[in-house]
Amino acid sequence: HSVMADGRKPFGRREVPTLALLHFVEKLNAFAALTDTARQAAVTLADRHHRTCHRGEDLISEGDKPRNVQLIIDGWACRYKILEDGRRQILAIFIPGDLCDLNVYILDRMDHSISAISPLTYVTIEQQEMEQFCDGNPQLARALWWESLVSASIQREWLVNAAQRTPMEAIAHLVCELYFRLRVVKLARKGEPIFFPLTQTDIADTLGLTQPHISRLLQMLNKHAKVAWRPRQLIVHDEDSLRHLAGFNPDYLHFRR
Amino acid sequence: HSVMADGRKPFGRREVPTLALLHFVEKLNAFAALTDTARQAAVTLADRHHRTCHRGEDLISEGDKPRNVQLIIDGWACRYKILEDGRRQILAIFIPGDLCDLNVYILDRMDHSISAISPLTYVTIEQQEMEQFCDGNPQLARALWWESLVSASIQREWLVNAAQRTPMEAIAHLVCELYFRLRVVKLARKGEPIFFPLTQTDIADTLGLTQPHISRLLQMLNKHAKVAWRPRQLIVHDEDSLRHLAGFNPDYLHFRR
DNA sequence: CGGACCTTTGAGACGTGTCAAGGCTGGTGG
DNA sequence: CCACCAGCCTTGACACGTCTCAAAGGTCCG
Repeated sequence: HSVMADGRKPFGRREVPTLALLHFVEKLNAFAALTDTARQAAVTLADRHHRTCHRGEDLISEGDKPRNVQLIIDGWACRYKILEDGRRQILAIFIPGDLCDLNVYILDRMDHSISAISPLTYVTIEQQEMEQFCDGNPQLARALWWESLVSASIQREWLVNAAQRTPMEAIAHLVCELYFRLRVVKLARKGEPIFFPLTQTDIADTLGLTQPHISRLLQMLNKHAKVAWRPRQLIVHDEDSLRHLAGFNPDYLHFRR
Repeated sequence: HSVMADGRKPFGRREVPTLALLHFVEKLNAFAALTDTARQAAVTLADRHHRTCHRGEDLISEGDKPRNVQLIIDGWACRYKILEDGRRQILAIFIPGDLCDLNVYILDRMDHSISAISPLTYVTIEQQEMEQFCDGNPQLARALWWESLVSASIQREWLVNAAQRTPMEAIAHLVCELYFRLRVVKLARKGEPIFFPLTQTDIADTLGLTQPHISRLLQMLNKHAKVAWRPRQLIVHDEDSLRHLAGFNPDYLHFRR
């Protein structure tokens, strides 16, 4: 609960949001104003036993049989894949309020893993329960659909990042996206420091670059767009020039307001 | 109807598959054996007015309001995005039997376009009708879910291609994947030429490389894995060494048999 | 206080992009 | 039926950005 001088909170001791502030509800609400029953259903979905894990721990591993869906309550996680020779690709980044894989249980085996990027709190929702909620709440079901379509859109944008954008554009775009998504769930405010647990190696494995190069890019990003980076913290001082550098257009995130 | 000496068929004159051979049904069947009612429903979905278009024409453009889903009957199409300065990224390739965007109509606007890579035949299914079919056929609904989860998995694999694999591995992997998918819908057989309408520029825009480099890579691919390429046609003579070059593992395609 | 993990910095190699010219091929129109 | 043209592919030379490898410094946690 205490906050350190630099605005960070000590590791592993950040409090879990109360139900009233659930990031999940904030996020679905950004798609369409939820009715009271839908909101209540969303709250109930998240109101269950909290699990926790440390940075680097897998929530699910490649080859596992997927039985349920994870909802991130607090902290960051990622979806990733490892090639035979050890190369790692980060396929998605999850922040509080994000849902991992609506409906994966249709598949036989996971083709990738999900692990914690920071100390993490999450809940697990079983297939059956998920289906009951959707059947009983068409509006919630639609909101969950929307969330999964947005994830797919982000996935596509990441391909554009890796394949078309210059490294400088790509890193700026990634920061823009995360900053935007954090704002939606009220975890970032203009000009203030944000909790940003990606290491340079994580960013490298996200964009397909090398860690030393990320180090140099972050220095340039600071010079050209006043992005102050240090381990676990980031401040965006000049959002306009950052967006300009990235060629960022938030339409692909499909937020209506 | 005629077939040219090299195994290709003349452009724009390839016959449309009869219902009995529907690639769409073949594909869903590869997930789980469909019951007769589910199979009949799938056939009915595809049995409607055939639309056609030429290479380069858009079926849907970025910014359009998505109202319906497209099912590819014959020919290839792609999903793509264009950046402000003209760079193009191909985000997905559709072959016969593929469905574009189950449930997109939840979103307000398309964030990308879909266009034909070759002369194309497709059908359009409206939201309402799609929902009716799913409500009435849980097994079909589940199969469509599976298809959309597989598309998402392919999307992730393409990020690995662009970000982690060497250009040689990436192009080999792309060929492996398309060859595999074509086999599922019975459009390719071992050692025989396949219809392959991607130009070198298309491949470049898929993998994030340049067209001259694709030219050189295809020559190396021919040398190392006996992949015979020429415009609109490709023959895989040595699938094993191709897979080896690519580090290809088909698990991510989630075919059960 | 010690150690693991993360970041910074440097020098050199190499792969891929860029630019450009020329050749081929299939489809179109005369 | 032939000629032409647009689109597509091949090839070459050169530049440059990013990777590789490596060593050292910093910081947080136990």
